[in-house]
Amino acid sequence: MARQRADSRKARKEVGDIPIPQDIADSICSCGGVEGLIESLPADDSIERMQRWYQACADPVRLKILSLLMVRPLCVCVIKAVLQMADSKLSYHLNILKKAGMIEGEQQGYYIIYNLTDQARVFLERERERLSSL
Amino acid sequence: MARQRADSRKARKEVGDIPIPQDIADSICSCGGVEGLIESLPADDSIERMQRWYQACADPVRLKILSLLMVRPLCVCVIKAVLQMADSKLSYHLNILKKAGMIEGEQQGYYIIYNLTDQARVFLERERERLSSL
DNA sequence: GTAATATTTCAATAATATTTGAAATGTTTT
DNA sequence: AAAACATTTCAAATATTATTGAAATATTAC
Repeated sequence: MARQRADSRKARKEVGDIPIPQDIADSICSCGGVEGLIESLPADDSIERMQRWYQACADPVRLKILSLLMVRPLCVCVIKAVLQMADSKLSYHLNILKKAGMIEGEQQGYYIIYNLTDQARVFLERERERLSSL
Repeated sequence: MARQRADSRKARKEVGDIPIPQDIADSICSCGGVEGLIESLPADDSIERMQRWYQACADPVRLKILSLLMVRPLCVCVIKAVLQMADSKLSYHLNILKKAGMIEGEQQGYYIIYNLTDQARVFLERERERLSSL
């Protein structure tokens, strides 16, 4: 059986190469075929950053923290009083949001006041808008 | 030591109630205090939907699938050829995106052609715009 | 109907993420 | 410097999610 995809542009190793039917190959011709699609993928570091960002949003506790910080900057003790959870648990989630670049904490006397980063605020405002228009 | 938060508005059970310092209580007075913040939280079902949505985005394989479908609708076999992975793995991830409401599949002859939902397309276009302006 | 193709489902395993409670850190007050 | 308070870190236990390969389903071609 003949290979279905054109090998014209550059040599690729055949091992692990997954063949696709001719009619399907034709249909994706205008976007550069499989090769073109591969090239259109975001770079790995970009994918990683997106993954960390969305992962940070993918938890009820963290969504609630973000929602609270949309109202105003808050110290850990208030977030804890609102969400009613153990210190260490809250701290764990704050740290994930911090690592994702969504929040920053500033020590003020006894307390650490957390606030959204500019990036996160933009994102959350856009999302609020988008979700309200569904 | 006296309780720090006003109990004026409604009776709440004291058990599990986390006290906050007076100065902090004062500082969040303008947003309704702890009670006000609790009321400002999104409803549970809303939180759940958001969680499922962002969770769907929080994986490299799925981000790549979404990126590919931004180019054009594609059948499973092309996605497989681009991402070079086992059928069952790909199917697993497609299913998660489908459950989150981000993609839909339509059987066409042999193939199932997957496409982004309108919601997902709006989201991804906005995100692309936002991320490019960083 | 049988064979061929495309995709999904299933069950077991592996990998990650979350929760928990105790101990540690860092700040302020005395 | 000791006590009090706010928050974080750590290690163990639990829960969730992802991967794998085999078997099942569904569609089309013969």
